[in-house]
Amino acid sequence: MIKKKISIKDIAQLTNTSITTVSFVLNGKGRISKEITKKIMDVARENGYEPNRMAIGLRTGMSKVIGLIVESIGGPFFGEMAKVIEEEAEKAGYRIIYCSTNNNLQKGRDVIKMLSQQLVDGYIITPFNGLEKEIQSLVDDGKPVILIDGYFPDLGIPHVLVDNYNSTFNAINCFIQSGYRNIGFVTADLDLIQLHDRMSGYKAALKANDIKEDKKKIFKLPFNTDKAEAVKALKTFIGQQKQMDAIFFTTNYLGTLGLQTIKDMGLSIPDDLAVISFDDNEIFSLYPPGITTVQQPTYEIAKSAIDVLLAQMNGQSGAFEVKLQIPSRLIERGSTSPKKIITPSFKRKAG
Amino acid sequence: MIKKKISIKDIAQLTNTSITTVSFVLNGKGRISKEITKKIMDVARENGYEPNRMAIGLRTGMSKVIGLIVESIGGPFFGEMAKVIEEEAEKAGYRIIYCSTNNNLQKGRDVIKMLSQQLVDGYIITPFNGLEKEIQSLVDDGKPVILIDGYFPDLGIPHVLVDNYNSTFNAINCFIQSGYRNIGFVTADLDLIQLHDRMSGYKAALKANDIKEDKKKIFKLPFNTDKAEAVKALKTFIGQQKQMDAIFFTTNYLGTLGLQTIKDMGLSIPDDLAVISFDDNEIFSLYPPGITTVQQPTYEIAKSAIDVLLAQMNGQSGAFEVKLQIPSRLIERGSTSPKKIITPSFKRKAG
DNA sequence: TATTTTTGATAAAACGTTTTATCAAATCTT
DNA sequence: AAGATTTGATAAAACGTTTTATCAAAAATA
Repeated sequence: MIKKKISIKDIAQLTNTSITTVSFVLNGKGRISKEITKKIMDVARENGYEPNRMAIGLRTGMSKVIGLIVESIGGPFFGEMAKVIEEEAEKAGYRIIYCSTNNNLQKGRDVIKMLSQQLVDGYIITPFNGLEKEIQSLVDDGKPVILIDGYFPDLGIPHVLVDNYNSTFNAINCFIQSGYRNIGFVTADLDLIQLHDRMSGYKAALKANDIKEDKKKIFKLPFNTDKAEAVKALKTFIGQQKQMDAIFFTTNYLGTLGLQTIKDMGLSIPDDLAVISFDDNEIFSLYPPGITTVQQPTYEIAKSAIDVLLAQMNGQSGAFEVKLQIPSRLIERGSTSPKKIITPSFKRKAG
Repeated sequence: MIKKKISIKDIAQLTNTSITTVSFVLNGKGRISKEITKKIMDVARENGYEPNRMAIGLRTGMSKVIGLIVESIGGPFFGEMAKVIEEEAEKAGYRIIYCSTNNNLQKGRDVIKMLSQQLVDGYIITPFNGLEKEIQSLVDDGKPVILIDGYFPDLGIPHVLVDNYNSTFNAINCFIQSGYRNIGFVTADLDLIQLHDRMSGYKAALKANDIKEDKKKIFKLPFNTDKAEAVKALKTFIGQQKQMDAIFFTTNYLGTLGLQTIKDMGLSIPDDLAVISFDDNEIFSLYPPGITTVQQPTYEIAKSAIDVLLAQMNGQSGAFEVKLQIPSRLIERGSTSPKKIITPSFKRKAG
């Protein structure tokens, strides 16, 4: 039952021609007569010839495969990106091989090493601290590389990501313009440049509005905290900051944890606490009263990333210098509607 | 700057040995003396030798890559699956190459064809009608194949998925036990066996409880309807069925559309309409009052799938016969709390 | 000591391509 | 018609491995 694959050698035999001739015909190279071309094409089609990618890869040194290294393909952000990247890559005849790192250093190194075993022609990587050496060495080897979602400030490695600083700056400004000035900041205790940039944006926005920064209003959720524990920790944090009237969550995941917590505590959004989260998500549009979010330009990031990578693979030198920070869009929903003024005479829900 | 990769030939030269010897040492085969083994190992390590996967692939006919063909990697269901599959595959020395079909026939065929160019050693596929021939021919060629999320009832191709029939049967029973007997059914107008099985479960549950099936209470959302249109269509459907007191949504996506619709219509869950959705999702646990859902055993499905596939690749003949339907778990939340009885004297919210 | 067995190492073929160099025949120049 | 050029086709090398068959030397057996 198992059909043996047919090779160009077989085709050569069937058509009384040489391997070279068949190869030329199949690749549209060389100069081969009309008749022979037709004969070879016909035989190839009839026998369902399919080239052996391994042999081609060995001979040409190209695999026509792109390596996509992300933290985890699970989330909506990367899922959406993967889709766009795959589509565009396919148009250029490339396939995607996918690996996740879970932001684990050893895993990241292993994965890069595996892929570099002549398995892929280019890399799309979500980087994190510790991976500098490995990634730089890919670049030094002349391999096409583009970083997404993060970057190394000190290295000139091409990257494309959302403008984390200004996105957060604008989000915090939105709070302030709606009358909230006692703004908390919940982030993850991870040494990721994205998160640092968001923090800087937060602090800058406070400063620009003459609000004093208060360390007590910044909460870093330890890495690997499980869900129940995380909610508990958030409850404590929110409970301690009585005067806090708004919270910014730096990630999608933290945002949903926050909603859970706020719901559990019986607080109302935005009357007790206004909310903005980074990363839009179906839940934020649906959850009453609608959560204001920083919507990442997922499509643009993915599209730019794959475009730049393909350009690098085509040897366009400019593509090795690309450093892009794309603006985001702030989707304003009910969670940041203007603050209601509470005067002494109307303690609850005045206005 | 571009270092040339070192090959076993180079190592042979550096150590005054032969290619064969180096290959034997590196693979722990043959009989080579301690000293030579050490020398070769040292030289290989010092020069950062990494085998060329293409050459190995060409020679051995194995790529050590598994093809994962899914509808779209975007959703939480497949994202989670991809993660588990990748982890397990890696333990066995395999990598994952990922392709999406968007349930598009031509795309599905193309993708299978590409991967079959000796690019992958095995396939994990979410199948749909029209792909029978291509997939059967993989099986006939002796290629390891496992279907997930769907199957072909008439073909003996190994598969693992949730038990759609009984899951839905149980969910509908849950409605009935909580006092809801006027149950609507919202599904997608796609010819997918999963959806058919869910529909059968729904009808069987009605029958088992002596409830007459009513075609008017079944709504099929046309494929490719955009979000706004879909909500509009759902509004019409719900608006027309005044006596309907519960709705079952056959997918995650439909469930969230349903929530949106119900919210827009100003109806209350579960007083006006009880709700169950297939596929759990963060939003369903958070959205007040909590939406009862059929939670797919994502982990088990993924784990079984990759295990079976690896077993097939190891030639375990039993693995070519696996047909698994895994039970689901019904997560009961507020959207199915017992129906409040409305007597003539208490028209609204009695109880 | 003469034979057999074991040990340690290797040459060479094969996997399926691409590509360079070569060559004979046909066609074009004068 | 002799030389130059173009056309159409091919042989052979190379890519980096794995693996089979082989072989000399050393060790074991008789």
